[in-house]
Amino acid sequence: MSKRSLNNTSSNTKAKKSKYWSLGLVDAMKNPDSIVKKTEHCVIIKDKYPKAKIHYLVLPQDNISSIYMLNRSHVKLIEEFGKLFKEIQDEVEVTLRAGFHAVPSMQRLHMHIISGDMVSPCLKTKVHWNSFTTDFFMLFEDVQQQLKENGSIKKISPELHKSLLATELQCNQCLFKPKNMPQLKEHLFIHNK
DNA sequence: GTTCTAGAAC
DNA sequence: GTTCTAGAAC
Repeated sequence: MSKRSLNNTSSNTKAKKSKYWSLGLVDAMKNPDSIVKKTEHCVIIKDKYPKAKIHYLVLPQDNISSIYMLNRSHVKLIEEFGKLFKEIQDEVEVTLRAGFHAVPSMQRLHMHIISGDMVSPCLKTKVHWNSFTTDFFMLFEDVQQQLKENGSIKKISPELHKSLLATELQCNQCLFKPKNMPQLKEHLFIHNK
């Protein structure tokens, strides 16, 4: 092997390693410690960095990268997502929400199931907050309806993506508008005690 | 997705 | 001087 190809191999390996984070969910799906429930077509895992007291992910066993790969053949799969959401909801006292990020960071389709408290040490940034409290969080019911009616999920524009994540901070339980994240987190903590 | 950290904001 | 945010990561 030439010196050049050796160098290429080395840099490719580094590049792969540094970009493999986006496939982290595929590993988590195989990890018994993170698995909550498993069915023929789906797996439910605990989110590794939960943004609320309850935060799970529902994923398909099949290699589907995102909601934008869904078509009419996946209506049954999404119905199972809804069924699993109901099952999790019935196991807890608080109201949960289920939905998808409009622009997901991680490959492999995943539906968030999350409680409304938003109390968690892993909730740190404005992007974290806005990705669960603005329209960036596409509710399961709306995604399911869109898939049934249109046979696909429409992507949001880069402009809308940017503006949703830049939305000014606003409590999800009252009208309070915190100045920064530490203030929001303290406020959420008080809501919960 | 997170981590790290420069420099903005206070 | 300290807190906080936002962008790079080869």
